[in-house]
Amino acid sequence: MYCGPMSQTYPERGSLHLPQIQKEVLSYWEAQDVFAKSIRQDGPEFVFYEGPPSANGLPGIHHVMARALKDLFCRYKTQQGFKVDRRAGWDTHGLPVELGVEKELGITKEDIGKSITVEEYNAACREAVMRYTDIWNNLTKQMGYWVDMDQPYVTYTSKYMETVWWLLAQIHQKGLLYKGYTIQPYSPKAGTGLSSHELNQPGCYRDVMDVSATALFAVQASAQSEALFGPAPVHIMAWTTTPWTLPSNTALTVGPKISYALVDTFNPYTKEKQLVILAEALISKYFREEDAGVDGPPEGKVLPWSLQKTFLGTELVGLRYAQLLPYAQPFEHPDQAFRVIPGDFVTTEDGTGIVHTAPTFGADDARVAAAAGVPPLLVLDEHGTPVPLVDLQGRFVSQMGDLAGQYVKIEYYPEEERPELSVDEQIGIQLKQQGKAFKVQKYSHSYPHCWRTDKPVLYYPMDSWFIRTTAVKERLQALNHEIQWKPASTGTGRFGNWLENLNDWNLSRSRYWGIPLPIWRTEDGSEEIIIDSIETLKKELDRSVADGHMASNPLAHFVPGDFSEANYAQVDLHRPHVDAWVLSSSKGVAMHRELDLIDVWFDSGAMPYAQVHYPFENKEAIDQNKAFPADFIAEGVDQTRGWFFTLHAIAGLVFDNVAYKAVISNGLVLDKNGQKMSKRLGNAVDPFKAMEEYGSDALRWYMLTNAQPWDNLKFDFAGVQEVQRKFFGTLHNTYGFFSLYANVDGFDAKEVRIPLSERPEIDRWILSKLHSLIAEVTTSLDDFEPTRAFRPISDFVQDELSNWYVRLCRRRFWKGEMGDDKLAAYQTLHECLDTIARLMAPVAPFYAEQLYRDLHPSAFSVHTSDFPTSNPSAIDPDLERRMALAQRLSSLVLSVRKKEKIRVRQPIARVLVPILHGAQAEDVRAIEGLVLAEVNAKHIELVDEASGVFVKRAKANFKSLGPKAGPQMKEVAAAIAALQPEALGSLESQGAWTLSLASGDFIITLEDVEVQTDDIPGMAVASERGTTLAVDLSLSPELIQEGLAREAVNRIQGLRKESGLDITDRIQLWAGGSSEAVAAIAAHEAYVCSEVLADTVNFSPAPAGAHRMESDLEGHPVEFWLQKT
RNA sequence: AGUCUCGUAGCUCAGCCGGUUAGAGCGCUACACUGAUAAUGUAGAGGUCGGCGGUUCGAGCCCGCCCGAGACUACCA
Repeated sequence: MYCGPMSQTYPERGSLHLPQIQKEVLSYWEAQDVFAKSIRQDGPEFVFYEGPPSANGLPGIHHVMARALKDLFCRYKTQQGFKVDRRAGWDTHGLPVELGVEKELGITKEDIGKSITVEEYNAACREAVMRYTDIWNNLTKQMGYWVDMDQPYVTYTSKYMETVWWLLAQIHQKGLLYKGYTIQPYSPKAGTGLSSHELNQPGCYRDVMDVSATALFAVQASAQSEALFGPAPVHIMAWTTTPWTLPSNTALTVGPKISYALVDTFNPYTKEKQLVILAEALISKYFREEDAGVDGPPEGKVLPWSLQKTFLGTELVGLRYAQLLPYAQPFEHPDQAFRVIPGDFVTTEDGTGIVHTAPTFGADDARVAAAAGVPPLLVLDEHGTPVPLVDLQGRFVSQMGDLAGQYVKIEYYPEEERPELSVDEQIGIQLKQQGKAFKVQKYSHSYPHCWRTDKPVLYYPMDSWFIRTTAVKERLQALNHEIQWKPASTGTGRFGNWLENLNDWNLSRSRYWGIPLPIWRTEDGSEEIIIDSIETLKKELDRSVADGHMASNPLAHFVPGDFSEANYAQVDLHRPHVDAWVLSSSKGVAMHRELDLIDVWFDSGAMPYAQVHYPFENKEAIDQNKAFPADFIAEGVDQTRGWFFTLHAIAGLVFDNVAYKAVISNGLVLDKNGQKMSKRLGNAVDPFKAMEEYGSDALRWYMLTNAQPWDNLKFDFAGVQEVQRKFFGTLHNTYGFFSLYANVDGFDAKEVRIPLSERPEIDRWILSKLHSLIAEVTTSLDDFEPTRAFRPISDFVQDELSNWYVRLCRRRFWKGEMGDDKLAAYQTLHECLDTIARLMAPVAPFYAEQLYRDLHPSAFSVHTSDFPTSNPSAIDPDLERRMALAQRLSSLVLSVRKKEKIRVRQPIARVLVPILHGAQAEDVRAIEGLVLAEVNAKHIELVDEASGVFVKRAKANFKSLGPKAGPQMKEVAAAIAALQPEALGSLESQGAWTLSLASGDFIITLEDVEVQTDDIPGMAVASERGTTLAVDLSLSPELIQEGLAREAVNRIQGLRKESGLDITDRIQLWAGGSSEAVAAIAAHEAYVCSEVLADTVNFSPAPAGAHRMESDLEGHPVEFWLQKT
């Protein structure tokens, strides 16, 4: 090669290989510790939280996308001068970890405490959970995600857990922590609750035949009932597929917007006259059309009925009714029971549109009843503890009279003990006999079964600890309005609705591997204590030892106030240790820990505080808002009710603040066909292979620019390839072009800059575009719109910089000696490339690094450089408009050439451009030179209307006319299109014109029309969007000769290249051949010589050994020889 | 079932506050260019903007219903 590395100020890189660049940059970063040095220690804080992934699963391609998104904003803010600390974290607790361990060890939950101790089990979990950390760390590194992996927060550490306890204690102090019950799927035979995960296993839902009953609830007379129905007794119809829950009924739920009917009919069993209420839409399910209005008593199948009146659900709310099966009364607020209440879940799909509500055995029931203040049917057992009417074995309790002791589901009996009638059937009979049933029949429906016992599941109230989030619902909603959501719809929609329908947060999990609830209670529940720190726990244990409940203090060695890792490492707050620690009440009574664990979502929501061990350490980080709230977070949209919520809830509950000011919820990564990726389908993309093959830069760029991050991404390697080839390839070529000539000319980027005003139009144009681009990128990023920010960069590089600026300026770089024009070209191109490197660095950190350091041989890193700022004075909209015109005109001329088959090397005499107004003439004049060079023409001729070569035509401007014309629009548009030249001229000179329309006169102004030209007769014409031009096709002999000379240059350049000459080598040149060819070359000898770096053209025999080429110029044979001088 | 997102050319996506004839890239076809060259240019084919209805002088965009894909939540008398 012509240049040794010594003379390469700007390294020449050859062909693009992104994975290789990645490797080199990674080792540079590592050697120079670039990440650590990139943190702007003195800058203002930009707070970012890393959502903790669970390290017991393998990373997928979607993690690359999510992390690229997070990395982008962290790097962007860093370049803008902010101090962006980002700390990795690991979510280490939870069911997936437990299930993984159980699968591995081949055990089930039942084995815990039997074949394996809790201690061994938890030890296995602790080990399993960090298994893949190396792979995760590797992914993080390879993809260029900058996050501190050396000091990650880990949720199972004692410090982390201590903060979680502290937070919970704060919530307790505010009176927002309570023990209650929740309705959960429960298997009486297995004696355990079932998670929704277990219930969703295949085969759990089965079609079964059950007794269904439509019961009649007698409305109690009141002012409301009299006003609605009059004095006669009325019954409300409600349907159930679980009659055994009817004794536990405490409410009837109606849909507020549903229309209900009062129907006059008879009881089908007792044949007595009866007024009943049910949803109007469901009348046909109970009554036949032909029976409507029939007189007299029911006979056979005929059940006479008539619709009396209809009501909205809301009108019925508040009605009271007599308890249907009065075995027992709620022990609490019985006066509030047996009312009609509203519920959003009520439908008219089946039943009666009125839902029998038993809060002890239905989740919806419990929710609406609690909201309406209706008590559940709980009775006190012999210990005075409130219990439902069914015990944990699935049997009715003693208060249930004739039904006491019976299993509520016949399946729970051993085969041989099965009674003749199920409880459901007995209740059905009883209702019929007492006239309290309208219909009792078998009904087939889908019902969940326990996967272990095969028996039906009961929905049963289970003890749980709750956070009373409903108490702060309004505040959480108000705080939510302060958060910038991307997309906004997730904040108002999914998240907003979630807050709107907020339930209390059920914290309890009956598991082993997690943070234990720090709640100790006396057996009777009369006293309880929440532990808020290890120090407190140690003190309480001391008291307990003193009171004789503990032999010794297990935390004896713990030193309060010593925050060393060693001190904390000796403490394990997990089960089973804490379970064995007994505390002492104020009266000296033993207190045991509540056995449940804390929902792991609380762990992750506690992360802002727990990662800094607040408030025990780093108190100022939170209190002085240095590390709280976050300026920005981002995770998958599936975290809306997960991490996004728990962060929000804890921040709201404990700190009355938002946890994050802006949040992006990104969508899923699907395969190229839009299918979810899964190992089973084999369509999952291996992120490591993808990075190795295409490079992380291309991958990241593709994933963030192909679709908005909150839309699902259909991942296709073809797209990654395209990004690599089109964007990175073009950019790389552009740099390659720059470095090639900059090295030849010894361009020094540090030379005094040529003032913008002294640079040629095209330089000012590309810089104007560049600064417009910076403004656009910055605005979009500040609005958390990454796709809008980065697509324009790619467009700029490909369309403006490479395909227009460099193409038109090529000659400036390789022609002649260094002078102001050449220097201006280098400075302009250098500024563009440098700016692009810094703009793209957040998304493509590797390539940007190489490009930046290639452009600035002594620079440390693009990631310690400043993000470009737009200089408004460099932006010239007029110039941009003019250049757009130049591009359009060039494209039109090329299109004519194409159509007329005139090659570009053949010069043409003139191009005619119609001018419609003065400003247009100036525009064309300003860009004339560029267009002429680009399309190889001699003159641009501006022609106006007076020349008579074209005719103006007007077209309606709908946008300005629409509001004025309204219904007349069509008529006005037609009239404008029909305007004669004189009328148009008058409009242009006077600024207004009156149209005489059938519907009356209508005055239009200049801005109401767009003026265009019709085709120009007798010329080769092209037009695009209002711009029209004509090309003079006549070719003079001179032009033809010049065309041949250009062909000759082309051939000689080819011969130079073929002969292996360097672009700067000067040559001796010989030519011969047909007379036409020789004449053309001779006529343009100076031109030819300057183009091919020769001194003269010799039309004599060439010496032996010269490089030779035989060719033809437009059919004229020709021969060339050349030799390096 | 509810909530949210998405549906525009064969594929991936733009499309502003509603404004005339809906755009780009990829792919395909043809031609050109050839000292940025595994690039580039020009042209062509390719669209009932998921469907139906409505509002409007005018709807890809606004409203209603429906269909399809996906996510989350809930599991229901």
